[in-house]
Amino acid sequence: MNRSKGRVPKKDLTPLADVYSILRTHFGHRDWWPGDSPFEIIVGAILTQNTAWKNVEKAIANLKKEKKLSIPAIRRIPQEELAILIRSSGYFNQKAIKLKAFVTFLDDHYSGSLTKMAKASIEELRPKLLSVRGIGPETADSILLYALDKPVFVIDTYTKRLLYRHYYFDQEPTYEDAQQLFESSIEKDLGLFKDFHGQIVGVGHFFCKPKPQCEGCPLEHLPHRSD
DNA sequence: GACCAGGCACATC
DNA sequence: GATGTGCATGGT
Repeated sequence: MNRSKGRVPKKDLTPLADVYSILRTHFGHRDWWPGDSPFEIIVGAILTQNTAWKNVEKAIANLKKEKKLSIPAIRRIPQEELAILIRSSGYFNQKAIKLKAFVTFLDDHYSGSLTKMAKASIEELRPKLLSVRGIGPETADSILLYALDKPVFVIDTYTKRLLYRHYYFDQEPTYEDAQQLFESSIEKDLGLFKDFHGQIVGVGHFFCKPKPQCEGCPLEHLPHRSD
């Protein structure tokens, strides 16, 4: 039984694996989310929430400069002081709370060790992450995939727009419906999951608001809506 | 000056 | 379960 709403049962849609091939051929492998450490990736995942990556880079550079980009440093630093350092990433008071909440979670469940955390299964980790203040589905899955090397497909705004614009759904899908579609239709492979999401975000500006800019998009020749 | 960017929590109906 | 609102900087 297909419970997902808005799923278009068309047979002539380009398989998602082929969409990946088109992007991969056009752009080559994208070194997506190349943080210097798993913790840096986690910090980035939280700071980039509804925020342009450019602003996040400045915040991360700030943290590095002040030697605060580590688990012990975030554990120790007062929230107010942390907020000032990450100011450029927007929502800085909220995000300071979130960063400290993650470290508290790590301390409580995995003795403050990402290595220990990484040994746990997706089934254990995902619900736990979702219970942490400030970690929703996209942030949780970004942490699982890019920081902990767990094969879950990350969905973001651009991914939902792509699925809608190219008729995989007749309205923008929910997170779960979009994830379900990807995970059931492409090979479950860590490298593929990482690069495919990177490719999608890489062409995200073609799906930008208020209306899509299709000129030059490698997916231009696929059937697509114009709204 | 308005609008948007690699979301999420919380309130309300 | 769907919809609305606050959170906030920086680029176009």
